[in-house]
Amino acid sequence: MEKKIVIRTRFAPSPTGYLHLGGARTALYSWLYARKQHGEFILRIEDTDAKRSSPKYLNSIIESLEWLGINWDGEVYFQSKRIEIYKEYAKKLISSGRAYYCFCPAKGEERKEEKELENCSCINLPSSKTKELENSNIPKVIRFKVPKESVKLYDLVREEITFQSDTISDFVILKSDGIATYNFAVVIDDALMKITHIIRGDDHISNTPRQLMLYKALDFKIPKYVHLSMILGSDRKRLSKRHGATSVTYFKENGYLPQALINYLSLLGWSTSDSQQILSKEDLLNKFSLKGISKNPAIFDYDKMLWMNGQYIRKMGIKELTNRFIDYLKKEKIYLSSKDKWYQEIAALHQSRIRTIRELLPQTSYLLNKDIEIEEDAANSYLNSKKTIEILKEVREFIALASDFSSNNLEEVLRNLIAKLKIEAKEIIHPLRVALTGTTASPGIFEVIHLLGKEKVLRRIDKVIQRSE
RNA sequence: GGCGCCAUCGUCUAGAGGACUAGGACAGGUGGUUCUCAGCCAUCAGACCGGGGUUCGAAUCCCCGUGGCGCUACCA
Repeated sequence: MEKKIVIRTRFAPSPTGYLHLGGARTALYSWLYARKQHGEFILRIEDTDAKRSSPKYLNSIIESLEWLGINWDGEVYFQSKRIEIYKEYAKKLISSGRAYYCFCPAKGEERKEEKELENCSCINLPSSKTKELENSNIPKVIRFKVPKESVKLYDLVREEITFQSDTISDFVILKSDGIATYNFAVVIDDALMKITHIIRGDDHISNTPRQLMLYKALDFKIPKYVHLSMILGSDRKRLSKRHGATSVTYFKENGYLPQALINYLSLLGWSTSDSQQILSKEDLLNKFSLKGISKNPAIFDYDKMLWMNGQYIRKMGIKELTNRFIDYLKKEKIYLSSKDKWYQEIAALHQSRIRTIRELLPQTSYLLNKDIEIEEDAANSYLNSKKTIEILKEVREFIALASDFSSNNLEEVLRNLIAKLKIEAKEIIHPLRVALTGTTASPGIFEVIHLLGKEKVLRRIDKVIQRSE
């Protein structure tokens, strides 16, 4: 039987910041591609830049991936633990004549010095001289000798891209501190880890010819490539901090659901042929394919993300919604364990009114807080007339007498009052809403009365009556 | 500057030469449901970057422009 090739993809973040949306999408696509084909997905941390890497970011990236449900196979690889491997391969390239030591000083910040490398003649140093310098204290790097031939990249979504090698100069593969550069380490790792498909951002396209040359020089098998276009902010610039929320952590902490983020991200640069919008993880695993990946950069639309999250909140079980609500109450230190049943009723009543869990807090403050502030405009519109106050006095008495405080019974009681007074329902409902919630928008008034409870309701009505006198 | 990628409604996209009167989703408008708001339902408006080819026929293929983005480090 023919040996089946196992698909292996990887996600290779550098721990120099939180997991951002672009990285999360790259990870997601790689993960989907591997999982769909029962392949393997590997996590590799590219932490060769010790100055910028930090454990704080590493932990946060891992936490974010776990939150999203993107799981990886085997151990987590760290490039910082593999520096000897890179060194070994760099030496190999030296001995095969594909690389050479360079003793030139590092290029300065200034663009002007671009010519510098052309003046570098280290490649022509006689071997005796090289030996001598190698053993001296002069800092040295290893440069790859770029072959004079064009390089073709076959990208699975962009097809063939050709690069002329004369636009590429001999680049550093091993820095003077003995650590491999990105372009070198990535090739060694991907080859050694038998990665079959490299799915990454298209900011790496320009790097790819260098990597391809290294594959060839080291006689490694070239993997398949898929370059994903960038995620941009609303100003069409690459998404970054100044566009606001860009880290997965932000979404996690602000009441978004992982499945909603996954769903939204999946659609940012990929689609099904029928443009299906709501896709569960199972749907994605079934339907994901390279064919649906689009080449143009995509602007992250916070509005649509919010809508998507709302969709998932509405589909959520009430128990789960309540638990998440309670988590926020705990965070705000206003949780009362005796009120779980009440919290559940609140959550149920607001389920269709929120787009993030966090929105529950401001939307239910009139229930959670002892007292309320009445908005001036609302009061002016609904609590100003003498008649209204008289009506509220009647309402107060009816409510005070009510023994059954279910919303159904409250509705019956108040509808009776409305009939008795021969007024329109809204003449009671609107002022009552303002008196009880402080605003003109809330869930159904009878549910509000029920959830508030007799004590708070009477107190708030009394306050409004007093206020008018 | 050089090299590269990309180009359909405001946004995400469907579309792989005739099925396009260019479809869906978000956002927006209007109407309905209703005690308000939200939700839900219905409905409207809204795009093929420009110019040349190729072809009987182009959103789709080719070329040139233009625009956006990326890379051009001893960052990744």
